[in-house]
Amino acid sequence: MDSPPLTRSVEDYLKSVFHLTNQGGFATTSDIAEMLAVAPPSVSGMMKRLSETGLIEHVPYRGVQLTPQGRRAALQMIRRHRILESYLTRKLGYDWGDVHGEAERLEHAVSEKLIERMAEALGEPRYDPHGAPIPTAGGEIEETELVTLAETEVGRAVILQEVGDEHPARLHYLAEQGLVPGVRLTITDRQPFNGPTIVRLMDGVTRVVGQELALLLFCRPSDSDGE
Amino acid sequence: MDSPPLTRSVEDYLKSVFHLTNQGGFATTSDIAEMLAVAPPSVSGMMKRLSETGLIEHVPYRGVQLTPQGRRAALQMIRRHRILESYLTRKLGYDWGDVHGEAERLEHAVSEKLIERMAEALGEPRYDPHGAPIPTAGGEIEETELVTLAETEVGRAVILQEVGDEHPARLHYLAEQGLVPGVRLTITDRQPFNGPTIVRLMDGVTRVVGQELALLLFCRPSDSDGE
DNA sequence: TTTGATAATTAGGCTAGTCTAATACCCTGT
DNA sequence: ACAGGGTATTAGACTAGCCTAATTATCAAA
Repeated sequence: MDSPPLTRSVEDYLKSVFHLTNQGGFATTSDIAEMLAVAPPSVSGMMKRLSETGLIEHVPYRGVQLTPQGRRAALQMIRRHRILESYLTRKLGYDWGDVHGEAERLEHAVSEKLIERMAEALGEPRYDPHGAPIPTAGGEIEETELVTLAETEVGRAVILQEVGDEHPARLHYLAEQGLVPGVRLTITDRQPFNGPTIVRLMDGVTRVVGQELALLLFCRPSDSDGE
Repeated sequence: MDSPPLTRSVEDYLKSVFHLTNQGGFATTSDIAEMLAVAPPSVSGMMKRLSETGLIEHVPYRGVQLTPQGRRAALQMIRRHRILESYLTRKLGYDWGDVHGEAERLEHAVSEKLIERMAEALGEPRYDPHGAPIPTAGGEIEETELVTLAETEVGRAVILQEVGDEHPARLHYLAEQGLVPGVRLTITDRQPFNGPTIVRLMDGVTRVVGQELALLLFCRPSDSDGE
């Protein structure tokens, strides 16, 4: 009844499938391959093994989805990752741009116990430093409809909820610009042809955000209700 | 000039060789095999690879020793391990019996940066929770002549410096008995035929310590000079 | 000095995970 | 209805690490 522990690779594959199927649908072989920086045949092989162990559902030539068991394992990994990121930033002085890589390695090595100790030390955080929701120990994750800054119409007021990126340099830049989770913005303008979005922060400062970055800034409407 | 990163296995082998050669001499194949819970041929194979990469010196049918490079790598792992153990006990409420296993997994996943952050948060500790010296970031380790409680002659006063064990149950028991690093003891008696050593703690309490445990308690003389 | 016990090594095989090259499948556009 | 292009899978090979069984080396004792 109790399964063998998952390998690092398997844990990574499950996480990828989770992220790729989060909006519904199937994860394709090539998307997984790209996300894990691995050749497509490696993915085919792994998908075969994972479906044999009941972690994913594989429809050949179509793609894969997580089984409930696979989803549980994936959410556990995501919880680990996000708790680690939170702990590193809040307790060990890490910059939010540097935590991803560290958490990526640690998530495969930490025990459940350690994660829960860290979560407790942080007061059971609900969001990681990038604003992403942290699954509960029981495997529940908050699902919110968010819209990227690039899609938000001019004139709207929004709260920046989550930054969907993990590259140190971009994150560092965004922090310099004050574009961190929790800030309130008003979209004052947008240039045509996929041009930049111009926003005003609460302190009156104006920022020009190019499309590449605007697509990473997930927002929710701020109908003048606080956080 | 810069070598490929070491694998988990390699890191473990190097640590074993370090511990087995610490008192001088060679580490034998079967000792390494036993320490790592692996079959002797696996060790032979690994020793071959490690001597090709210059981490150990292998004298066939004699044993192995670390090269300076191998020693550096081993000490780095030991620093990681002991900083982790210290951090877990002091910052996350771990019992000193439970830290070994956790550190054993984490030491292969942490970055240098994280270790130094933890060390800093702890105030650059010099000893881990079991009293073992922590190598410096530069690769220096304190070497002290210690004597086990089982060898200490009756009548002597000693300070318990280091507990050379990593089994949760034994460590838990020792803590209950007040036999933790730093306590001062007087050896009041010893039963013959490898019998127990009887000690008196500073608070007047008497403890009877069987030989198996007494061999794990490393002491230094306490000639009435405090720590 | 030979022998026999013990320890080390070599031989050969297994799994997980990766790769490249070759093949099979699916779907869209004509 | 089917031909191509693109994606997925299979075939086959490689590495790190591990194993067991067979062989070889060492050393101490007769």
